Amino acid sequence: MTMTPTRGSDSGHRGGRRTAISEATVARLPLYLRVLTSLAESGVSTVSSDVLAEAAGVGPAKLRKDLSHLGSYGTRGVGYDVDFLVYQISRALGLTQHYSVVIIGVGNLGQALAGYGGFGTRGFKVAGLVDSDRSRVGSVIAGVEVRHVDELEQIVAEHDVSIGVIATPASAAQDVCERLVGAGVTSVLNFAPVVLSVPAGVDVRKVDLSIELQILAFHEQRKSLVEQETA
Amino acid sequence: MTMTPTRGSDSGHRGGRRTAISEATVARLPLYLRVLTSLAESGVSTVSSDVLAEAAGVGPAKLRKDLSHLGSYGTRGVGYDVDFLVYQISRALGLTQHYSVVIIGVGNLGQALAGYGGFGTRGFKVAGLVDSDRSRVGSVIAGVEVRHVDELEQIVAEHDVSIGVIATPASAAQDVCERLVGAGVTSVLNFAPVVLSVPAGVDVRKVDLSIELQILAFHEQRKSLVEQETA
DNA sequence: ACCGTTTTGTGCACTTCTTCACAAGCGCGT
DNA sequence: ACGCGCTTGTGAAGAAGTGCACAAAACGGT
Repeated sequence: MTMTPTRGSDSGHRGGRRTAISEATVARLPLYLRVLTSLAESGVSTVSSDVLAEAAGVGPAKLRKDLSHLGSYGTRGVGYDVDFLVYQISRALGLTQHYSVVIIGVGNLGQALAGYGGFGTRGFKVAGLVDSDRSRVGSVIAGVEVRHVDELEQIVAEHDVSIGVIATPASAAQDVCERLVGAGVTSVLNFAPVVLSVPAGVDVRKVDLSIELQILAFHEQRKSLVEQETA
Repeated sequence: MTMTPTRGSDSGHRGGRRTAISEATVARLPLYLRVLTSLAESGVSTVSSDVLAEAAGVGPAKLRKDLSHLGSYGTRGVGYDVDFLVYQISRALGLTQHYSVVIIGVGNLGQALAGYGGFGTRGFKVAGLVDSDRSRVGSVIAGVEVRHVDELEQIVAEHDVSIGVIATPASAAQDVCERLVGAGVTSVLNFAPVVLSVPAGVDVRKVDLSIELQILAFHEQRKSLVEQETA
């Protein structure tokens, strides 16, 4: 991580990114984006950090600092222009370009994902839907035909897929992942409950129901313990 | 957030929790748990922090520190006893007691969740499955009969449900959440793409496909920018 | 009984993230 | 033109999390 911290430097790019955007901030930007689009649809054209923070469920200071990392896009005494901010966040996240996604595994989860509205609206396109079960091949889900997993590499190449979504059983996940990486995919979203190992340079994010439940269980337990001690 | 941080206090409970377990650690414990059970099934009875860390995709120091928060359950020069560690983590997470879960919304996602194996194996029981669509009421999914959402409060009371899983469209999520909270549920896992507002004392965790995709998009963009600059 | 090897548990330094608090900036009313 | 009220942007302090490096402990072989 040899990283020169772009101090000051505003060179050229007026209004461009000022500091490297931190990981924690990146994780929150999509949230702001959603709240903002929702506000825009409600006809709101300007919003203050207090209101936006409240709506996003974060502190106002944090929100302002997050936004400040992408530039000075607010007006003091007024707030932020909603549309403009939507655009800026979209740009920062890379949503102004389009990404093709392939979903592997067309079980309940895969179907839920394919049908999820959030894809189209934000620069993502379901370019492929594959499954290893030939009985499912050929059916059409959310307007996309299911193809056999053997054609995975071909689909990736055809549509220049950059993100693979793994919705297979755990046992198949690592294999599928390797095939994705082999085909040139560098970002993977994994719903299977396994730890994927990937070469450096490939990003993996995992979404795991059982982990989330267990975290909730921990807090539930803590609540009942505290309750007990207080009593 | 007035929270007295249980300083020291090791009183009594030998081998019990030593320090308050940090949030970051709690988030990783389920992961270790999974890797450990998988190892146990493979017949491994002892594991070192290096091996376990590798399998879980974290650094060995971090792993040891995480585990040290729940007590000194390793043997120097040897490693950790897999079964024992499974038990200790389970206990720390509160998985030794059983939690009833109700899933609201039986669309593709709700069905996927209901069918997810991870429930039964880890102290969670799907006590109820509800939907607002009467045409779905009465059908049986994963061995549980779908009931109408009007019966939500009754189901929560009957089965002493402590965790609610929201798998409804975004528009219904806040309403459903309020009803859950009203019925006494204090932990919510939200799959709908909205920010839920809940009273203090209620935990909400959200799982959001579109946010994860956008984070991946950001990194994809960064990769191609770096590539471009390097060239 | 002792020594060498192995691996844990943890103090310490370091990085990252969050929160506070306030100066700088903007617009509006007078 | 000027001051007042509001809101941003940010330095600095604090909190939380991470990684290093090593002493303390356990085992096995001799």
